[in-house]
Amino acid sequence: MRSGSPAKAAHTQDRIAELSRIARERFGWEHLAPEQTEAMGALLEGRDVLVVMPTGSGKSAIYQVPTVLLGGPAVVVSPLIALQRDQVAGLRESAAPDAVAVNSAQPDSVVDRSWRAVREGEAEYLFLSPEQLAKDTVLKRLRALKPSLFVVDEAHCVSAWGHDFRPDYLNLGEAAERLGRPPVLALTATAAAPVRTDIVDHLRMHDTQVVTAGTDRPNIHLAVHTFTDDAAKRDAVARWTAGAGAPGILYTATRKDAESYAARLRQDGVDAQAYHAGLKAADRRRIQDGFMAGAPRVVVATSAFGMGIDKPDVRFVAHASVPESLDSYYQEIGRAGRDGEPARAVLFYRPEDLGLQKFLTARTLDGDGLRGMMTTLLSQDGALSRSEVARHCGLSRQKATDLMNLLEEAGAVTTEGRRRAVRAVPGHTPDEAADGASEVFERRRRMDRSRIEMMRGYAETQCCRRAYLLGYFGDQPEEPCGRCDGCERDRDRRAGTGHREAGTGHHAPYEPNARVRHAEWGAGTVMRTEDDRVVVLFEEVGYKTLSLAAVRDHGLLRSV
DNA sequence: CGGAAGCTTGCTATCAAGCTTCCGGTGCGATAGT
Repeated sequence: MRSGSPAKAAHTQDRIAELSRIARERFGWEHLAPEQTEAMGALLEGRDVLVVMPTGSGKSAIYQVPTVLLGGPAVVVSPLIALQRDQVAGLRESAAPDAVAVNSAQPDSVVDRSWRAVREGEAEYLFLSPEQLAKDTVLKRLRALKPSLFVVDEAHCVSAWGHDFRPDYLNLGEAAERLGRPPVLALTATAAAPVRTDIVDHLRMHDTQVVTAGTDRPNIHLAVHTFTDDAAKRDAVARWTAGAGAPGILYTATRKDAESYAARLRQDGVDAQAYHAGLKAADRRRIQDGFMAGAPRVVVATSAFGMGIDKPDVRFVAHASVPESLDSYYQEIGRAGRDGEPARAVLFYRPEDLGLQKFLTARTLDGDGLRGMMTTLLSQDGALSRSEVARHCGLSRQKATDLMNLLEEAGAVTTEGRRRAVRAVPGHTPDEAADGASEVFERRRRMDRSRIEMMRGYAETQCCRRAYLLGYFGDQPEEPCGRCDGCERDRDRRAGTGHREAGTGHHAPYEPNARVRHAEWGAGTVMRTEDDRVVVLFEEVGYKTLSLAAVRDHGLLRSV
């Protein structure tokens, strides 16, 4: 906690005591963890807070309790309507203040009632999607409510989805400013360094207090099974899953694979169901609820499955194919073993499978669209709202938002100023603006590519997998974990030869977090070192793995 | 990027090899049609 005057410290102590009382009386929580009170205290002081804590460790409490003290509703951005529904239901069951959600799945009458409930103080939590916060009418109504907190739940979505799939995620910072700029709280279970930077930048957070609890989930055993032949891998996946202790989740890269594995498992007598975004909403709901209740025992799913799943006794999370990043991988395996009992995370790896992820993350850039939008903006006297820009350019709102975000990041358009409307920054021609935006785009693409390479690195490392994973998220364990196939292999090897230490990745001369500079790739931060290589996160080109011999022989890295 | 499906070619009787084409993930909200 930030140091302050003695009077202020005493005041803060009083408020924390009050928070504990509210947590107990209104929510039924006997104890608050130090991380929770630290984050709550910072919010009460009016600071912005980024919380990175595992699911199930009480992240929601961090906004729910202070809201009672602050005397204004909390605006909570939540990515899925289904999740909003669960969150609202959870609060309604408790003695805590009520919650409502505003989204397109509800009839107008229900939406009207929700707004009224918040206005009249009957509800203190208002759940919304980022798309709702892109609407002028919604922002005006929110501003009138004088919200006391702006909360972004599952904040890694800003980084994971904002850059293409759901571009409104990148404009939440602007939205917070337009509704009066209360303290901003970002919550997520996992966020590597570039993801944290993305969150802080795009939510326009200032002087941010970062609160983290340990990233490690020590009860999850980590292993990778490597294959060269696709048929052999499929066979192994099916047999392993059938033999693993359910309940569990098997992740696949495609809908078709989800269906075919589920069919095969059922044939083998496993109570398995496929889950992906191609199913009807009612079926998805039924399978998810069923899994929570105990049947099906195994869900075979694409990445569509899992957000908001807080089932304590998931015994395994297997991946039939690599996901596109360790960020996704850790998010997904984090659904195992929430009860603290032993659980397993197994990746069935075939290098060729990385190709699909390269395709899925490879987006294309619409240069003509960028130039056209810039031309339109330059021809305007005043500023336009985002929806006006879309209309003037004849583009869908999503497409227009995507292009605007690129131009904004390139510095060619701005939404600063009192009205926070979109205007071109003088001195940029359409061609220059498009070039700048495509540079932003290329940097993004390099980062995505390098993330896939880190996924490869995890799958192919000979060292402690947990050390690799935690290093990626900025934690530096001192010892090999002893609960992964890397450590087990190492133990066997030592038993055989009587020597050789397992590497956690601590070797001079490059310590984790050291700042370095590369002649071509620019400034970066050392993420980890192995026996013969070093992984550096470069600001411009993303993650790179360098051979220590080459670094030494050619002086590739300069310490800064 | 890589796999599957579907086509053509080549050579000559039943199909193998080679080529082209297509496909692949995540959700919101607004809209059109029963």
